[in-house]
Amino acid sequence: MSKTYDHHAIEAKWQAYWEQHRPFKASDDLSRPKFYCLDMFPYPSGSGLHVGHLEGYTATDIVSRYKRMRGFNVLHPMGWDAFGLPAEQYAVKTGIHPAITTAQNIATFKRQMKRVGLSYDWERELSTTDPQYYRWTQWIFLKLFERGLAYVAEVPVNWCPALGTVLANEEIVDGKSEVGGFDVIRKPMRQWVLKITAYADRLLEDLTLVDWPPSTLEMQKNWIGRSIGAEVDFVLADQNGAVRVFTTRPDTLFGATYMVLAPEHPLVDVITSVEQKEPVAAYRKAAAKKSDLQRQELGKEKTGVFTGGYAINPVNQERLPIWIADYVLMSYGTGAIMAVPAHDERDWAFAQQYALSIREVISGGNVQEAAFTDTDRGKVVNSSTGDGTFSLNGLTSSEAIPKITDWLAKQGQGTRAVNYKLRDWLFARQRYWGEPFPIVWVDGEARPLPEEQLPLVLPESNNFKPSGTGESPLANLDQWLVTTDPTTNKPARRETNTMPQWAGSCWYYLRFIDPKNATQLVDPEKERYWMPVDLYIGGSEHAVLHLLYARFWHKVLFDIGVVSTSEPFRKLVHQGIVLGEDNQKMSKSRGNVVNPDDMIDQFGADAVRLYEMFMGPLEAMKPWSTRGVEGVTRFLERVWRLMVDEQGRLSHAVVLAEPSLDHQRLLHQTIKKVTEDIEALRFNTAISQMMIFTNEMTKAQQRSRSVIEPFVLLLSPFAPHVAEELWDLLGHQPSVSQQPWPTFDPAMTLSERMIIPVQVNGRLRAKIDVPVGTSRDEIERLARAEAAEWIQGKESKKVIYVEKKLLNFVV
RNA sequence: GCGAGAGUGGCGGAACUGGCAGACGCGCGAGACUUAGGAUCUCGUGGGCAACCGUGGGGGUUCAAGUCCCCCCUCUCGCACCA
Repeated sequence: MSKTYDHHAIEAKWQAYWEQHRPFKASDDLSRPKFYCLDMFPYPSGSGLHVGHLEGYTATDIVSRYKRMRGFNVLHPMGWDAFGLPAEQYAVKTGIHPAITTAQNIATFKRQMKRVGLSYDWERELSTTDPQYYRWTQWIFLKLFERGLAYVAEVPVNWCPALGTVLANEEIVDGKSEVGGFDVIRKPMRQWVLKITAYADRLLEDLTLVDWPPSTLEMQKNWIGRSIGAEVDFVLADQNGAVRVFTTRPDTLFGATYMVLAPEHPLVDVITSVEQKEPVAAYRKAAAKKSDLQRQELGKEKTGVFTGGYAINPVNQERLPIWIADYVLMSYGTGAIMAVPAHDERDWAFAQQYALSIREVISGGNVQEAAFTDTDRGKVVNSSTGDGTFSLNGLTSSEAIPKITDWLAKQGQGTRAVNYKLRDWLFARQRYWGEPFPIVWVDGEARPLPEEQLPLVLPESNNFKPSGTGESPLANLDQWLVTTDPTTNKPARRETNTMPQWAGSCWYYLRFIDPKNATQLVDPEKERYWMPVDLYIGGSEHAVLHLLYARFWHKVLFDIGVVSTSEPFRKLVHQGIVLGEDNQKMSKSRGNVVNPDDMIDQFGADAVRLYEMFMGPLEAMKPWSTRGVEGVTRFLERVWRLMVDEQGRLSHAVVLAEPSLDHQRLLHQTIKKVTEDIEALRFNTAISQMMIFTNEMTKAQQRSRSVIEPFVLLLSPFAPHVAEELWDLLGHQPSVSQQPWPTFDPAMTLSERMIIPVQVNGRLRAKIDVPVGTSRDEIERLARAEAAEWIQGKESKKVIYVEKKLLNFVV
């Protein structure tokens, strides 16, 4: 392919210029309007930047460059989420220290980002592995600990033998580890846990404050999973004690015919009768062996065993048999349910399986054939106490729920209750490559290190294998491990777990604001100025993990006065996945991976940037097309030839003369379209408008500077290198990125003629071309003549004229 | 099963509150300039010979529906015994 411009030379030239002159530095002049434009910082993997990364990064880069030209003080930073499993697993395999591979990978990522011309303020670069950074990660942990939001508990954890670590619920996909896809088993362990459940309500309610994609809001809501109902106590029939259940349907209490405990429920030992001891023990053993995945695979088929015990229904004193079954989960609610087979599908299936009775208490269905769960229709029946003093009969479900809840409370047998699916966040990993906890153990008690001793630096080691006892490799480092408690001087042992990868990414956006502050996490004045993040772009794979954890930490920091906003990210957008040329997900095994370096070598960074944005809507999943990159390359070459002759000099077609009215209009329309489209992140249509402009101007013999020059400014956020070069060739001082953004005159975007489509009965029959001021009557007269063929001889019922849009004869 | 989003030419995709469906790009076709072109420029390009038909399918509202309403189908993502 012949080159009209040498992208290698031009891109290198302007990248060197930016490096030297730093036009993208965010200013600490806090009087100017600000714009904080953030990318999800990457994990610097060994495979380098991906074209999918580049899509999001190019989008934020265009917005950042545009906002700077609009006079905003823009914060557009980049950093590295560099702790994590892959680097450590690689170290276990090769013996190369994760710090070394991480540094190499960061260098590769940074080189690639600079090659793309991304306008980051590199003076604010940070890495989560830097002790000066994780010092503050540890500091936040101490704050969580002080407030009782970080605690140690013996909890059933997700243990992944292959990775040698525990994992958070959020890190498990279909019963396998998200990293590597290994089996995960349940196992009780003493672990650090963060009390994210204390913030469940606020995490849910504050979702109304942010401008996020509906799917992400929905996923967070579902993950938090709030449901409102009641807790009810069922007294044991033949011994002391009670079974407490959680239900969202207290209105169906009279329909309970049996009860179910989770196999792990502590009460099972108490209530199981002598005859049932054996089958119950066998069932519990089998249930314990099943992984979560197996439990899911077994799906709808219900199994369970009768315990031999009974409890009393508080509303009618009936004896209800108590079963155990693994469809009841110890981890939700109270681990026990009242079963109402008539109005719950699971209970109905179980009752069928074991021939338990089914009693209708909401009319409207046929409960012998299927559970009737439609609460909106139907009335409560068969629901009054034996003495007739209390009845729900005739009410709707929504009326019955508060009434029975109040009644139970008065009897001392129940209360209104709220339950969440959200569990506390399992925060420890048995790994080397993570932030050490600022905690020492003295006589079995966890004691925090004083703040002044932070950071607690990760000790050097060349043994990255887990200790084998379930402890992290840090447990092998005696010199580091054995210490004294700085407050009591007693002998102490350091906490050997490290924090999960999410820790560092929970608050990095705050450190970009004040990355070198040695005494504070962030200067409060700067924080008030820059926060919240105005635009945050990254993959949807973080819809619950990172984005929920970060919101949690942010709210804690808000409560202790470190930040001034209750939510960190005002507007969030997910870039879509970029598929391979074959419409399949890119993967090494399919051999359809597109390497950004190759593309830039061949077509240049500007063409790659432009293509990434031209592919389609930012959020959509779409396939790569190298032909498409060629297409935008042709566009850039046309733009170049608009202004530059074959000797590489400013073309004679570029003149000082006044532009034609048509050219002025085209320019103003283009400014309007490009401006509005960038604001709405519709980059694909902005580019298509610039193509229209270029196609038109190519036809012209004379191209006025007053039209060409603003166009170069419009192009500059998208294709910054070519734009700098053209701006220079036009005789201006660099950098084009520091020029004011062109403005448009709305009057100039309107044409002087209009084309009015003429319809007869809604079908297009003709078009008339008239001056803008033409009256309705005149248009109708002309239209009648044009469409005569279709209306003559017919009775005209109505004529509809839409101002400047359309004329329709109804005949 | 539940929830969210989507379905438009050969392909990627345009179409603001209902108002010319298919902008722009790819691909394809024709022509021009050329020793030549897989470079560049110009023109054409939803289907059908036509009347007409066309935005996943079927109904409806309307002068007018890709856009609004009802029913159904397909795809993508998420959740999945959550009481």
